[in-house]
Amino acid sequence: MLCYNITGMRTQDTNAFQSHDHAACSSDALAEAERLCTQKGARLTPVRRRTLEILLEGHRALGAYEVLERLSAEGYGHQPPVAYRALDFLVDQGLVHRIRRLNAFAACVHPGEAHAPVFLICRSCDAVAEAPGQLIRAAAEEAAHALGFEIERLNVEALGLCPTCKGAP
Amino acid sequence: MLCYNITGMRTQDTNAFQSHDHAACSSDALAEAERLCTQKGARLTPVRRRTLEILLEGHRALGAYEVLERLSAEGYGHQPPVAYRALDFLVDQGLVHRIRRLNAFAACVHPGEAHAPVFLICRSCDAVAEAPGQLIRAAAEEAAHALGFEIERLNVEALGLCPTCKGAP
DNA sequence: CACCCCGATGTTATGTTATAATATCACCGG
DNA sequence: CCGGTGATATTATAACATAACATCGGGGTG
Repeated sequence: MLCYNITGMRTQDTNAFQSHDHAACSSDALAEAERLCTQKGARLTPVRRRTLEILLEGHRALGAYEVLERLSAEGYGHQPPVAYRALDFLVDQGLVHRIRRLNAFAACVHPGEAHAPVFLICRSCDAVAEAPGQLIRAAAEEAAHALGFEIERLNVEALGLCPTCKGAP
Repeated sequence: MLCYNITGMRTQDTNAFQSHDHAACSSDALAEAERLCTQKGARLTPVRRRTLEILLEGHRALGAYEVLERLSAEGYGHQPPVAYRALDFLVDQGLVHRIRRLNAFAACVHPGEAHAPVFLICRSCDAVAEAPGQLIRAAAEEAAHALGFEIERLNVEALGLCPTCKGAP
């Protein structure tokens, strides 16, 4: 997939900290999610799809209970497992990332593409951007192998100030 | 500080995955912690010190409630804030790290030394080692600056198999 | 068609982690 | 001796997460 938004920027290069055509950004992600699920034989059911849409509304991480509130207001189940199951599914499919620092979940903006995401979390406005982390992944592999450790999953989260909030703190 | 254990290895090079003189390893860390607190005018009070000792007993991360259980059995307070306060203090002082993936805390083995720790968490035996992460830190800074993001705190956690468990899973 | 299987959804109940708010205590300087 | 300060303790509750079990519907098989 390679597409352009109104600024002429490639979608995969957009991020939470740049102004961008968000409607396109999120509908692209959704379409891509559908494609991936079909391809893998995974079922993007209504709750799951709606959960993804909710997360795609903004480049923010939402807690499971925030998601649940939204879902239950729209007629889905009212109990925590409803949200957790949908979120777990989406995380398994690589469509959503879990942000541990926030105990929260954020939609992946370009699922399917090989990426080792680094999460940049603004402590002021709570926006979450994904930066490319291939270099970091490589550096981590190297450090780990020096100790004989085999990395299976890597999680990198940075807390700080986004460009906007840096200007106006 | 530069010291040697029975294998002739420098303490700062030991890690959770190597057999080492653990008594020395932890008493060194404790002594260093004391030195750092004195230097900064921070008070390593009995609860705080005992909390650190408990975490230093093994290269494992303990949950706040595990720590609390130990503390309360030894006559300290019985309520969660007792453990959380001590742990928060130790984290602030850089004597303990928080392992978010495990919702747990692990003692820092070589506090004071400039280090950008990468945590290697064995999913089989729960041991937690710190690997040097300067390169990773640098790579992250670079990726972040490309988006105009200012990193204040960086957390890198890898889940996988330690050398021992890799051999015998 | 009847049946069963299975995956998805729903609910109840509870477990686990973390913090707000408040009170007390010990020490130190004035 | 008094008041301020930082540490500690307690109560209560918020916030996050999962176990266990019930139900429902679609798809294949006898």
